[in-house]
Amino acid sequence: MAKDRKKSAKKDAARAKGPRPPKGASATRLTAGAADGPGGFGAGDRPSVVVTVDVVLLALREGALSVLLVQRGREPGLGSWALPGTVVDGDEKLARAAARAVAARTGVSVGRRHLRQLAVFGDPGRDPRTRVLTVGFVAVTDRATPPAGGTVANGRWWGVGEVATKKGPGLAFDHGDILAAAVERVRSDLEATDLATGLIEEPFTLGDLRRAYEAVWSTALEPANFRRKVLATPGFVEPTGGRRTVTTGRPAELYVRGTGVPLRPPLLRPS
Amino acid sequence: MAKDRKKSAKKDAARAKGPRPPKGASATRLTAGAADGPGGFGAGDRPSVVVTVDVVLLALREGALSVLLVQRGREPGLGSWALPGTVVDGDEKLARAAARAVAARTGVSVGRRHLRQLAVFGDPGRDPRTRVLTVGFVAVTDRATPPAGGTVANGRWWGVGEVATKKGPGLAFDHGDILAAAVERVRSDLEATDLATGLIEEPFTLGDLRRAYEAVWSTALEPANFRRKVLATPGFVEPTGGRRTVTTGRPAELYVRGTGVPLRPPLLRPS
DNA sequence: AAAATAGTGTCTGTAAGACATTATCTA
DNA sequence: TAGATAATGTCTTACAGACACTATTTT
Repeated sequence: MAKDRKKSAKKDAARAKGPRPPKGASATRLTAGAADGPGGFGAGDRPSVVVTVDVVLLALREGALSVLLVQRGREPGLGSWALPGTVVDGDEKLARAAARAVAARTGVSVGRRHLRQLAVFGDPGRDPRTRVLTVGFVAVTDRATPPAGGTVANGRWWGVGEVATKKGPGLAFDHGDILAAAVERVRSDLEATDLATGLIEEPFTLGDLRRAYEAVWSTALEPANFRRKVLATPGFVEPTGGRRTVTTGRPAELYVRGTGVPLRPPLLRPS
Repeated sequence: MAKDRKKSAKKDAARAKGPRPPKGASATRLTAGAADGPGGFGAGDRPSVVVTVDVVLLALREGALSVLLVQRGREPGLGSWALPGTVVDGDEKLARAAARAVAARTGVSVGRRHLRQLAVFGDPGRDPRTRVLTVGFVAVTDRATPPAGGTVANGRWWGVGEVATKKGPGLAFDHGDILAAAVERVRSDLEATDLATGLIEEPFTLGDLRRAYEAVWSTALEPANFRRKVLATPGFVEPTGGRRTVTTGRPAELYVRGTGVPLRPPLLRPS
């Protein structure tokens, strides 16, 4: 009987997408009855907030987990580095704004597949006139374009490990918090999802996939056990039949991404 | 050699907390240089957004996972039900607004311990003048006040399974989405954290704790194996030495919440 | 005593850690 | 050939599922 609950809840969730009254009205009403202060917000008197998105775009560059940062072109803080972001248009979905912010910097279209909302950042009181909230997103790509270590528009890739060092960029605002949250989220998602396949180009070898895990988790994994686990999970990767020789050694079998599955049981990082 | 990588990455993520310039300036600058449309937002011309919080407060009522809803007192939608929520004050932290919204309805102060940010909900285009975004929170409490099935101010508890049925309330706006996300989040958190202890009153028996898991997951668990797992996780629960007899049967040992730990390895729900 | 609930012990299966062995390439 | 990397096999350990059995209460 408890089983039924889920379904009905789901159904309900699926619902309520159609035409519905403006959201503002909801908030108004909910607020109105209680000790929340003056109820509702009229056309002139409502608290106004600016919403931005900031994207942590992660990729592997020469085996190191790296993040795309853009350099600021104006005062204050000219020359310091920040996450690519943008103000959300009034009629724009958050995820679309995030994709737009990345595309403007990289030309890379970050598919829906690996663009995930992280959290809202930004407590109040910075700007006296207007509050600014940022919705953090995290995305992974298999292409750190341009490949080398180069520049994209006014952006470039930084090793996640470099960012905090003295020679590193020194992030603006609370972007260090957002980056830290993104890295932890990706570390965690690698345990339970096939997210790692989004970090490497197809076709890939199991060694490539293992090195992606090792780069994100900063741990060495046992190749034999890793292989066993990956191949025992249907839908994780699919063999192409091809092989690849890099420099020396036995040629490795090639794989492409599978249909995408939760890893059950999860592939836990070593303790 | 993969070992070496880890150290630098770890160090990095922890940093970047120091004093920082206002957030608003960040968004301005990031937008300015790129093809994001008109750069920056001036005092008069910025896109204005209203931000609300909506809280999914969950508790166990007679063994069933339940959610606190409030009835709307005004048109449009008078008489329909919604999550408790409020407009975020201009100088207020999001979590504080969430706690305030709950307190206004229940008198219960939801501690920081189990109040978690879920996600941002609300795509654009409802209100032609102003966009409204809602930050969803989820919280658990060990007290479904008032206990019976009763009313709190203009709110009451509903079984999560009731909400979607014909006899249920029919949720306003996209609150069904938020509720579904909250339930899934709690289900998942039960696997990896001690969140379930927040759903039951202290002191509790291992049977109480197990029934909390069973209610949230809608599954029966093997009492013996559950006990073994819980007691094998240091910091999950602490014995009081006391015992409790309910009706019949051997008196059960009593426990209180431990110091709070991640469950490693996780306590996975049955497949 | 019977019924009910709590707690213990133990067998089994699954899967991960460790590591030896074999396979196949380049220099 | 040596050296390097990939792939396979196997032993062991950790832990969860299943379930029998014991313990302690109320009726």
